[in-house]
Amino acid sequence: MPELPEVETVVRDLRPLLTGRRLTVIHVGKAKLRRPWKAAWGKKLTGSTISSIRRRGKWIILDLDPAAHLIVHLGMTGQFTVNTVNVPTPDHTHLVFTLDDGNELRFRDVRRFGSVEWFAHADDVNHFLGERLGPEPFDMPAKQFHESLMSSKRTLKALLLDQTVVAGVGNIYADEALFRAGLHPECRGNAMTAKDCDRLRLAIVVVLTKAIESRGSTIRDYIGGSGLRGGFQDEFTVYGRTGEPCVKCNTPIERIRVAGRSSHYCPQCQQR
DNA sequence: CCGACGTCCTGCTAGC
DNA sequence: TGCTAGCAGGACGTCG
Repeated sequence: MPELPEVETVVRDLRPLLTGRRLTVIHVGKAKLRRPWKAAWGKKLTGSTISSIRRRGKWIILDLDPAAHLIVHLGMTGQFTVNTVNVPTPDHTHLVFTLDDGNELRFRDVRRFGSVEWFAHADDVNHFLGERLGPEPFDMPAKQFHESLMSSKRTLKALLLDQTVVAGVGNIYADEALFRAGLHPECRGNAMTAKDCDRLRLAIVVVLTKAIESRGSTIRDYIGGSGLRGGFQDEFTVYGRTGEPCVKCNTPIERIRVAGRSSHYCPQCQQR
């Protein structure tokens, strides 16, 4: 589900609700997450204060005091929200923390592709994220992106979904950025010119920025940190618009399978 | 080494 | 109305 704009929205929503709050784990579900929560972690963080909350790629990082860190990934259907206790806890809620203002921080994930992990040291967090993630799209050097694409025979779609190439892009925003740049998802990285690469890099930045301004996209499960839905789904140009007219040329949008994922594009505006 | 593909999980829906 | 195959915003292990 959540890509960079959705995760950024969750972090912005949660920041005022979590910063400075003391937390304690009060419920651990029995279902196993992709990266299992270890029972010992609950005791370690009991009574800790959340000093900051931030995002890196699609990961959420809670910095704790005394020094420790919680790393959260929402997978496809994850929700990370603060609720008042009178709101009933829905099914598939795997972790609940109480906050010292009486509210609850809840991690819910129907498909359980998400995870919450505890780390003792900042170095371990940096190592963990560093080996999985490339640059943030907003400060990615043009040269580095160019180099990543040019040196690969893979399709543009596969490259954009690879978190080590650029962090935070997923299936929706890959399709939207490729449309904006006028590039076909099956183009090969090594067929790109420097100009193509930079057009694509800028398209990613613009699409993600607009999506954040709309609080992300809600197709089905996604909600922000305070339970609000996103609004960018109303501005999709290609994603989920199979058969509908292209916003630029009216040609019907097509859907094909690329890199194992459905890809939406305009056959007129995006040629190989 | 690189790239393509299957797998993890539940729930919804399009199509019969 | 009822059933089922197929698909879903992600990441990672395995295979050729």
